[in-house]
Amino acid sequence: MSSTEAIRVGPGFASEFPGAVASSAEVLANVVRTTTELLNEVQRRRAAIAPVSASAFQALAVIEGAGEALPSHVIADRLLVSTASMTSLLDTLERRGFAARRPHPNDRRKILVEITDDGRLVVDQMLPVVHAAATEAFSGLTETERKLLIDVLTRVRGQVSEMAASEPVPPKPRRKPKRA
Amino acid sequence: MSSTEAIRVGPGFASEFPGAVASSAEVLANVVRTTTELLNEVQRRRAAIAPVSASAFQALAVIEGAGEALPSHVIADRLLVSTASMTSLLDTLERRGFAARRPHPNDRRKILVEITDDGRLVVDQMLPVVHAAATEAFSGLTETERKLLIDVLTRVRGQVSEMAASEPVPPKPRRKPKRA
DNA sequence: TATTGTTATACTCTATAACTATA
DNA sequence: TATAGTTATAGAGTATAACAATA
Repeated sequence: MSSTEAIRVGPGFASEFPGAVASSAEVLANVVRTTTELLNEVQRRRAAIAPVSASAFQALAVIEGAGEALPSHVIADRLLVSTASMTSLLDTLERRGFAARRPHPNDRRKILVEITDDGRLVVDQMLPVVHAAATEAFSGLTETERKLLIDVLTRVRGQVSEMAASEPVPPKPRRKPKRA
Repeated sequence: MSSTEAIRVGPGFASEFPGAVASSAEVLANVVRTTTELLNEVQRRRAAIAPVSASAFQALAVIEGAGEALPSHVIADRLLVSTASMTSLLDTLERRGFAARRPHPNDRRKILVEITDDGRLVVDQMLPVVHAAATEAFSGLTETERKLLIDVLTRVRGQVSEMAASEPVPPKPRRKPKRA
């Protein structure tokens, strides 16, 4: 049973890491921890329905949500994985009978990935579970807080996007404190 | 280049998933996406220093942060992994020379995992990078917003903790819409 | 009996590099 | 030349079950 108090940095943080912002370090730690625990719980509930991995479910949800067969690289883009990883993931989905490849009618380099009836069944059973888990997880927030949270996260995502596009500035080195 | 607009659910959500809250589904999607992109960027920066996996770094940071050698299961608890996975992770860390096992002086069932000088060097180099990334990622928020975000995340974590402790309520089934 | 850690086993995810086919 | 996908290769992470040693 992990405690549900906020994760905090120690009092020496500011002098130990010059230039770093303590509350930002704390936000990082807390957002990662919260997301991890949330995903673990969602995965636990999905697993009760069928043994499908998170990535496999995500891929199925993308295809089903699109309402049409999609080229492999489109799914790879949405899942943030390489095309080679996507090939492997599609192999798994096909072996399990949840998706199928078929040739693209116009462009012979491409394939189209379609979801099967079995795959659709999995998505139909799992989506309500996922949405119910989300509803329960965020039921302690007001509608206003949820809207605000989405807005804040989106701003952060824009900033991260810029960071990914540029070389990072070398941070100031750690100043190690004395230790018992 | 993924867009940095907020992830939204479609207009038919409410009727398609009775009982589910749209903004909660949106928070889930956005928090997972933001965290994933953030972790990818942090990992990219860490990888520029040394080829250490996220889990390996986390384990090293836990030991270093404790300021003393720790039993294996304590580290496993903090990383939310099984003890068997921890054994595997420790094998990797030991092989790379970043950590070492030694017998517990009082309890012969236990081992103590200590960080080596090389491991300490890795942590000392990576922590400033991680904190700098966090500082940059959340620089678009005010200090008040960061405090608020930590508070909100902590409340969510408490709720998730309760969810993990009880059997989930079966959600209402999906009501599939017509599709073109 | 309960706790700690390891072994055995197996599977998934992921990436990079090299390659083929097609546009 | 650029794009789409596969193959080959490799490594990491993770879990469950069975087990040994110790408390």
